Amino acid sequence: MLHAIELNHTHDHETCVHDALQNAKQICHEKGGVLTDIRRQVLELIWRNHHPVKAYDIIEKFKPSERTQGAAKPTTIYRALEFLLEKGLIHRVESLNAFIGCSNPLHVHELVLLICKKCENVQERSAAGVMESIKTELQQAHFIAHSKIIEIHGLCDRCT
Amino acid sequence: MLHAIELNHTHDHETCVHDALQNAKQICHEKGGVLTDIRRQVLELIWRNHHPVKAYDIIEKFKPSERTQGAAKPTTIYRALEFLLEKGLIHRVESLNAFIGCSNPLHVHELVLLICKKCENVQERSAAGVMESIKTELQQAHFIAHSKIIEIHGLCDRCT
DNA sequence: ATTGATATGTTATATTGTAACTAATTGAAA
DNA sequence: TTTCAATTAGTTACAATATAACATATCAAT
Repeated sequence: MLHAIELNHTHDHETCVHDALQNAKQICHEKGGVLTDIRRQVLELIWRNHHPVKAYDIIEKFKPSERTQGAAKPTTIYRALEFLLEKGLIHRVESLNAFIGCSNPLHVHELVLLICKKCENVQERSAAGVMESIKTELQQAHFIAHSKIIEIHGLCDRCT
Repeated sequence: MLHAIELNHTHDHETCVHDALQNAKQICHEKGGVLTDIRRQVLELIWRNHHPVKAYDIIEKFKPSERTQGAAKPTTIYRALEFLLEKGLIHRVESLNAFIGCSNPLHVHELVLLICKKCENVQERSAAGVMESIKTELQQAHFIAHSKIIEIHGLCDRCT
């Protein structure tokens, strides 16, 4: 199984994918969107592993329907990505121009991304303590935050 | 004075620019680089204000020498940016694909960027408390950090 | 003068992302 | 059940960001 090799057998990734799809369905039901074939396929491609996935990688791997000739167009994929971002089903990794699946989309949360340079896995952490100290810092600066981007590059547990 | 208008008269920006150039000279002297005309001009363009500056804005505004015909090429500017980044004279704003001058290049430091959506000014903060809590979080995760990206988007003191 | 290191020039292209307009689909109101 | 409005998707074109590869120049130390 390719995904298991890529992930170094750290977990049962089928469960991740399954949960991601279940969560997607539930969220679309709750929030009123439609998980179309395109959107589902993009989500599945992102969830192949825990690596950041680039938009143009998705475009290449995307399997067009009978109707659609040839490869997917950028617009198609970016629109699906926009939808998934809005619903909180994926995150954008700003420092890599890439995307990862959200591990806990049912719970709105701020997060810290731990990005391993070696195995490329990205781990999502809530990091309440970090968020609390940022809150304090922002109060000192009299700054009203709308969004927080926290991305740490380095070596993960297994790769050190 | 255009820069004063842009900055809403919050400070004497001439001092910022002057200090930036002085720091650049000192750092090049200490670390062994050369602050060439190109590099100095790119640094000055970035220091026109406290807004993030995009590479292609620099390319457009760059004033070529007599030898060089027409506008600067991307390669020229990206190479200068790379140099300035290496020397710690500028920072890259990952979430904007842009660059800002470093306020304190003489002192190696991790930083939080506060990016105002309204006035576009970017404020750099050392945020020792934040860094400390991130350290704790990373220890818990057994993650070895090589670099930290912390970018907060919102409204600054003056714009709230 | 020659060499080696650094910096720049030049051309071409790769990568990432949007705009603008058209067509299809679908689900609910008339 | 038609038709209307909203949403989704298709299509074309292009804008914006970034790098590769190779040639040339500059300059200080030998």
